[in-house]
Amino acid sequence: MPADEVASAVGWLAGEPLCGPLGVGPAQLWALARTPERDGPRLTLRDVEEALGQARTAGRSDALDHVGPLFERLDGPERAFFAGALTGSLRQGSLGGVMVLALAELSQRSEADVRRVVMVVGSVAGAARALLGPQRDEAPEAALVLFRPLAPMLASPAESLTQALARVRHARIEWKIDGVRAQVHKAGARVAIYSRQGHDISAGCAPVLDALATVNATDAVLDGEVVLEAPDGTPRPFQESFSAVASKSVPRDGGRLRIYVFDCLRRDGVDLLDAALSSRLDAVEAIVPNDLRMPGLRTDSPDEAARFHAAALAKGQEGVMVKDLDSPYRLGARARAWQKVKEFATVDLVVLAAEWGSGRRKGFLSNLHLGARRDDGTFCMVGKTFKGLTDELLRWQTGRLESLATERAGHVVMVRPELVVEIRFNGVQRSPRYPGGIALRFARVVRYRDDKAARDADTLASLVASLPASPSTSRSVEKAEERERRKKRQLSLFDP
DNA sequence: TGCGAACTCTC
DNA sequence: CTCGAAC
DNA sequence: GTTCGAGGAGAGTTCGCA
Repeated sequence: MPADEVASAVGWLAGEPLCGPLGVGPAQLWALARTPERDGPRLTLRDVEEALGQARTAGRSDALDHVGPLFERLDGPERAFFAGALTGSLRQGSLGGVMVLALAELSQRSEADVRRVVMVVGSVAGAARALLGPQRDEAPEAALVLFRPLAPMLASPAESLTQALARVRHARIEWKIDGVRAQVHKAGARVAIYSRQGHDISAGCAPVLDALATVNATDAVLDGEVVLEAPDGTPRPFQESFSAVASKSVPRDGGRLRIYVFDCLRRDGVDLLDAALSSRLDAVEAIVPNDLRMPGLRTDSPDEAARFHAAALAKGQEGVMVKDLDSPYRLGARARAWQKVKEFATVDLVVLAAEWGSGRRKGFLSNLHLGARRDDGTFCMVGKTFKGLTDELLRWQTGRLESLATERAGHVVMVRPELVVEIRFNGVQRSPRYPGGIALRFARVVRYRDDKAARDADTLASLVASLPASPSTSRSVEKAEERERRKKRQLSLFDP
């Protein structure tokens, strides 16, 4: 690629196009992909960027006017490629992670250096521009830039607290709150909050912005979690925290939107990305008031950690994080520097239907519709899952479900409700979609229960009972129930 | 004007 | 977000 | 140890259509 098109090319190859989301999604793109091709000069990458740049600024209703003509001039494989990249469904076996390796090779730098550039620039494509573009810098920016969000450090799952502790030398254990990740940038009186994907969510976090005014630093970059709490400090379910942030609404019922800060990436002009967690925590303690800090402790005592864990759960938290006190912020973090320990439960549910898979699961019945038993012997769908299945199990269940098939509608195969499957899940949440009003969160298959019949499956009532006690039903659920009532009234008009 | 589909975002 | 497969 | 691909849940916003 010519140097001035490297960033664009990398964006497309990594499935993160420079234009960002267009407001034109899969439905329209795949429709466009079937329109007749038009003769004419071949499109260059530059033509594509220009058209999509205009689509981006045009707003959602007019975006299609720019994307449509573009697609007319693309041939079949090109259409599939661009539609795939734009919908985030490019399946070519290499995305950002592989691109980092390529950039390291091409720019003759270490992987760690390239990862650092990606992190401070905020995207793989941007890093490609800095490393290989026309104005390439021999010493590309390695320091973070205020009000340009960084890719936040993530955690890997651990099966248990014991396992998590065994994988670090010196541990920091802290609450894992089920809220919205928040990266705070502060310079003087100016404060902004960014989400995990780097979107500015400041507008939805007004009370938090006010609280952050008390952070005692001329400038700072902080990492934390925003959550809606009941007046007594109990965290509200994730749905309500998300709703509060997304709708920019003032919390009702005395609810309080709070931030819990757990890391500091920059303090008073000093970059702390390479510093050990222990000194970053020192920085948090130095500049963040106590009521804005994530509760936690540094300990090498398994007993102390276990007590902290139990207390966190008693407080209604999602679980705990276990972190390596010696680790830097993501850089070279090949080891599991951050681990999450979350609660889960298991139930035995009945397979009501399955969906044909796609991609590497083409030809296999993959996505299971899960039903809980009602007292009257019928089943109520409470979620789907395709997780936890090995290729071998996938083969087995395809054959087994085919033998139970009753009817086929599109890619869904209905089956006689006879097969019982043990499902592990993260929690029960209110659902406006399923008839029972609940849905499982993060469900996955543990194993099939050949020893159980459908009549032995767990009941809807037992799942409903595990919903967190909720004085206030979220607005969306009220709306859904109202919709349901309206539908029933209408049906009764036609079918008295 | 009201509704649902499509899209974007969180976990 | 979660998991298994692949590298 | 890391990345990729398969796909899950809800909620808010925008926009075309009846």
